[in-house]
Amino acid sequence: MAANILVVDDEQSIADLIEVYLKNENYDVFKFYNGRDALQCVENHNIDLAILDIMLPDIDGFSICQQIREKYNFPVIMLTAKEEEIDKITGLTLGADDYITKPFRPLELIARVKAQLRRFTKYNFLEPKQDEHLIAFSGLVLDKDTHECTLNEKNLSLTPTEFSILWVLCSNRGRVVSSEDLFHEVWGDKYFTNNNNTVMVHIRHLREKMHDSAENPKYIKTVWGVGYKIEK
Amino acid sequence: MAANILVVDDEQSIADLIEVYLKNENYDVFKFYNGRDALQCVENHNIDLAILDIMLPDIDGFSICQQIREKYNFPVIMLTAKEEEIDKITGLTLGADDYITKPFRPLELIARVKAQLRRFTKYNFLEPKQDEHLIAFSGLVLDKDTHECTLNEKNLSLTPTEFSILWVLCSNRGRVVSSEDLFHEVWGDKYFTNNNNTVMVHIRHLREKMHDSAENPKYIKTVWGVGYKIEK
DNA sequence: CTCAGAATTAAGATATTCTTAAGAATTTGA
DNA sequence: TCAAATTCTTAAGAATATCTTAATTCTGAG
Repeated sequence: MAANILVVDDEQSIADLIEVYLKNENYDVFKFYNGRDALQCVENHNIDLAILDIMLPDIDGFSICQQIREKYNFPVIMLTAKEEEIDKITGLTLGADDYITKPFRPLELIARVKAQLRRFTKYNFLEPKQDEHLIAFSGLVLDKDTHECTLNEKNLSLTPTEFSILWVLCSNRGRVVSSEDLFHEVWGDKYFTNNNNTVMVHIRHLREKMHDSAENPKYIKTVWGVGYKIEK
Repeated sequence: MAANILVVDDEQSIADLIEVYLKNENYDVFKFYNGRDALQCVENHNIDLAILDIMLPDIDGFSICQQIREKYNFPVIMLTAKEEEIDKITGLTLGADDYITKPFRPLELIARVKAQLRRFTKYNFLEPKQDEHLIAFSGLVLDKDTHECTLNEKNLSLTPTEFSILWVLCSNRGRVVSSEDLFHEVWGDKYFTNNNNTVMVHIRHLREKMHDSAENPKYIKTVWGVGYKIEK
């Protein structure tokens, strides 16, 4: 999943650094050292996410953010120096979706970028419907209240993690969910690691309890190179 | 699900910031820069949740929280500066349902607001009908008037706390109640700590008096990683 | 045929719950 | 009011369920 990311920082070394990290993750990077050029770029390219330093020579990141917000709808992450007054940071990040304090850890930057992109794309993720407590289709019933899952009236006695995974898969029925996305949905965005082997093992357990198999799946289907999916 | 949210912070930029985020999620925001106006607002509007800065020019957030608690029953989230000593924070947020340290991440703020609203509406749901004084099913009878509990005509002579716990479990029969929710239902929202060991020990005593066991429960069933439940 | 992605397996690590008991807090009754 | 009885809370270790890791085998796409 490629994405166009705008990076604006007057400190060239930092902008370059960020560019390296992002390109390493196969993102397309549009890098600028001042606000004016950046704003022009936004006009001419389909930007999916912006990372803005607050301190810039011409227009500050705060203003850029506001101008972006007037016309566009992609997530904005602000870069702030750690020394800044807490209250000042809070004020300056007005309108942004997230902020990162310098110095930042590369993995954290990437994680936050991914989290924001995830938020703005795909899936029903952030809770399908507000008060959806029950998912039921073709013999499978998931009940969030009782935390029970039954298949053809038989209780599968899932563990909490298993239940969560199946819930995400079911609430995105017909759609492929990557193991990475599954991981972040179930474990949260706090982890920078992306251990899809863990997900895999849980999928295995799920299939076992559902008397399902990998080679001839009745429920959880493997989509090679993409993720897992439950048919609609 | 719209909700009326009270926001109080003397720093206008921060209050405005919070307002933006909340309105973006379709909440109705009642914003004030001092405590006096805020308290008056509470009198005149059906507030569903309050976000209070601790430092305020006239009345501090801590006091506002206490005054709210005396007459109303909606969740309160406190805003604190990060530098504050942990112990001080714990003290100052006493009586609040949650707290957020500045600077906060927009997603986190929204997540916490949603969590509290969810929790609260769930509680209202948990609380059965106001004039329900008796619960009786399969040999078990709970009488709120006499505070007596009999199992197959035999009085179990429960302590007040034990009775409360069993009452909550019974009035939510078929649903898993987390130990955290149980704690707040029985002990009230005033405690910040959430010692589920206390709940656990009482559950143990309950099971003992009911001649029930953990490994093969007839009444109170443990749902791993989730909570306790009495079958419907 | 080759190889990266996926599945399987089992054991080691972690987390949650249970049990027990002691001491603190509260209530009761003289 | 004070002492005794009851009830509540805390703590620590044991038992058990769950999760993660790692090593190996298997499979499907090109």
